[in-house]
Amino acid sequence: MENKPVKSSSKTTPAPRLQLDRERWIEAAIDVLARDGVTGLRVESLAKHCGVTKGSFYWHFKDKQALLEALLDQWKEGRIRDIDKTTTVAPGKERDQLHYAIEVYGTTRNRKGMSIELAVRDWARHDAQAAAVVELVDLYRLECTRKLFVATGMSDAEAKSRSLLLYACVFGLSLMHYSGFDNNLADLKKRIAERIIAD
Amino acid sequence: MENKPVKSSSKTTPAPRLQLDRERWIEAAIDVLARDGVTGLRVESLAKHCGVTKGSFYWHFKDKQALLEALLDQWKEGRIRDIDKTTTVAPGKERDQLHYAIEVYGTTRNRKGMSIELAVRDWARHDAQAAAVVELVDLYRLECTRKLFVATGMSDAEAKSRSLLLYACVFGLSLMHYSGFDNNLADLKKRIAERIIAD
DNA sequence: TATTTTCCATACGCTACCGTACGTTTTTTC
DNA sequence: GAAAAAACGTACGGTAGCGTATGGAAAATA
Repeated sequence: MENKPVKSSSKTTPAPRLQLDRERWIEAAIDVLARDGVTGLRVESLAKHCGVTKGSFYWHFKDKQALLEALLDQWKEGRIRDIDKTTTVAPGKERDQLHYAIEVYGTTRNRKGMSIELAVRDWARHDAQAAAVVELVDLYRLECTRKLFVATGMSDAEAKSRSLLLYACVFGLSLMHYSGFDNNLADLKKRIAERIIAD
Repeated sequence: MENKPVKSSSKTTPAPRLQLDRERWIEAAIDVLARDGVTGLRVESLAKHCGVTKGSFYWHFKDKQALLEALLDQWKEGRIRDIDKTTTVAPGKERDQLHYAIEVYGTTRNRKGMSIELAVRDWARHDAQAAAVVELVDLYRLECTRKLFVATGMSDAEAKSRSLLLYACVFGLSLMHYSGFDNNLADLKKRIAERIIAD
């Protein structure tokens, strides 16, 4: 009831598609999560969004809570993978990678990812399970970035503070409405990134 | 039906207490907002929290939306006053005041204030009115802090970037779960503050 | 003290949402 | 191709929440 084989969507392959459908539910749920937050996640509206009814949902999931847990797990795994990918870098390129880590979150193409991030964090304010996952992801992120800072020749304490500052700034910016503060936001962001990374 | 005189809570003063009760509703609503967010704000549970029933609520407010608007307005006014108080400082003390601005948000005694802040910002992600208020408050904050940085002898562009970095960091930190990252968080925060403020 | 105004309680209709029971269809399996 | 399992649809009971209608208490006013 947990791990079943995945099949391609072809008509000839005979494998069961149970796992696949469960995945689709979770993907759709993440979409809603990004748009409306956890409180906006409703079983029936989600079903309509998938083109089916509740009957389907309650076959794949015990209840709403089960979906939420699957959601958290999916998010956690995705984040860990993404962090690994973002912080694994050839020696000497660490500083560039740190700049990339800042930029990649601010771009509009990652708007959905940031929406999910904020939704999960708001979720974590009222839910212990979500809080635990956020803490795990945060510590992993902080640790990976710390190593990058250390590789650029900083002390451990300084690297830790920079790592924390980096992510605090990234998430904080996504929380603020500052577009009217200056007409050269690019320069502003560039200065901020330099302040966080440079000696 | 909008502005009525306020009375003191004494029993001898004869003035009507209409305005006062509206205030109490809003105060109670802010409590709930801090704890459960906008989506957790329910008319009936709020009434129970006040020791009355819905009947009272719908006498003071047209509907739930009216309360929410009053809430936003109240928050906005309070923030503006607070920002003025925090950023008005004797010449020469600007740098100290900037340090204070960072610290004051991180302390546990201001946990409620930050909870409201985060709740309003999450609210702003789904509501245009809330977003407008957040933008107004953000720009006011950024501008006031910018002046402080300028007073410490920075260029305007640099002051702007520092101002933005400061608040992004403050809000970002409140969004993260980093208490397990280091066993000397005070030193970490001190380094971050220095990085934001010092030359 | 009688009357109006203010303020709150009670009762109701309505909708949205969750979860269950059960029937129906599709797909596997033998 | 018949039986079993998988996947979905439909219908229901139950709760929670919003807003309204209306009556009653409490206070102000006359």
